Amino acid sequence: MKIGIDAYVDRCISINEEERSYFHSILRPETFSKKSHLLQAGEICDWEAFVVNGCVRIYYLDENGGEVNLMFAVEDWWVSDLASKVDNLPSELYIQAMEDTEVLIIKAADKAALYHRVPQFESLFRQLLERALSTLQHRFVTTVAKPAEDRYEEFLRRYPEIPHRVSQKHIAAYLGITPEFLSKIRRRRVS
Amino acid sequence: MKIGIDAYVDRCISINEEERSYFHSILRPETFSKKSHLLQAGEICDWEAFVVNGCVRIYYLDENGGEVNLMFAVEDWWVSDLASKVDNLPSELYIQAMEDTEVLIIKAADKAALYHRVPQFESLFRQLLERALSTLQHRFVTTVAKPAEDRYEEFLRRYPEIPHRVSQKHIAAYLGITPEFLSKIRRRRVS
DNA sequence: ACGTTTTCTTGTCCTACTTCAATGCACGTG
DNA sequence: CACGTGCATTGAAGTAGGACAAGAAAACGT
Repeated sequence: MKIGIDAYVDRCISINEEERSYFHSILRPETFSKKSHLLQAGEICDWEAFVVNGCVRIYYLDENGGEVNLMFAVEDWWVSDLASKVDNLPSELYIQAMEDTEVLIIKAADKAALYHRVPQFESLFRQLLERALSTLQHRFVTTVAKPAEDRYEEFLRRYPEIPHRVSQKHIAAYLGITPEFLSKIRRRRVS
Repeated sequence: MKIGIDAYVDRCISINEEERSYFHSILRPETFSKKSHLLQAGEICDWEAFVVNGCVRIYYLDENGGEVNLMFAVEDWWVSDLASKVDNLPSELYIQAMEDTEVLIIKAADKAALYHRVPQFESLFRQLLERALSTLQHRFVTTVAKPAEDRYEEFLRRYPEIPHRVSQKHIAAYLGITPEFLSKIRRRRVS
């Protein structure tokens, strides 16, 4: 069941079979049932996970206890709480499976060893981070500058599969608006 | 004039003198006078710059031509347009000096060579990116979920020096509000 | 197949923020 | 020194989006 992640790796770097099998040896397959949490606020996140199949979301609670979705991750995406992982601090985020989900977990300690033994992975994760940062930058820019309706349009364009898999309530929490208002936007769109 | 960047490097990785002097050899010092641009939308960004002294901002224009400030960078910060650099696409961003500013530029091609010759730098930039991503994630979270007044408070707490160096108009454009509304927030705060 | 719970929709009212003036203020440049 | 030009402040009126409430429609467990 490692086809997805191998293709992912090969897209970024080239490694030989021994390096690949070492890489496989540190991956820990785990499954999470729908609604269970990979991470809860307060825990320290010492891993990253690659989604093999299923769908998860990263969210946090605002001061009124409302959930705000930072991102969804489906097949071939990585999830983690970097803020917690980088500084070894208790997380403020929750990571939750929205469907029954299989992931491959890499523990921070194993990853350090991986960097040492197969330095190309340092490059892979640097590339990954560059992309993630530029994506988030773009999202930030549009979120600050554009109205909710435009953000919804862009979300549909960029992630056309997601709306089939997650409820509107969660999409609203991703766009930073209320479910009610999303409903009103949707009505305007069709008419 | 490389004290700042050397201290920065030593905080993240350890290199010998030969490696350091190779690193120095690819740094290109440049100065930009106030209001001049390091990058304009439409250009492809093939570099990263380390601010030695001065202050720059990264901004872009929204659909109405209004400027939105993505970030300010003062001494010891890096600036670039990753979205353009990673994918070799024309930039949508502007990078402008807000004071007379000295920077050290690393060209993408030189950086690739640097990664090859001194692999520790791959680690340095990975760490840099992890921090940048977790900072932006936090900023995103607060921007979406919190009202402008809270964001202004947090901005003051996090970057107490910046308000002395940039105008309120630019801080408003950073917070994603109009200068008028920032002025009203400030009035409320003192009273 | 049932009631229970969650999700979606709709309407009304309310707040945060904008837009568009008008004004006073601090400049830098002739 | 005077004069423009950009910046901060204030106010009045407008808009995007929120909070609350209530009903309809799905989804879900048993």
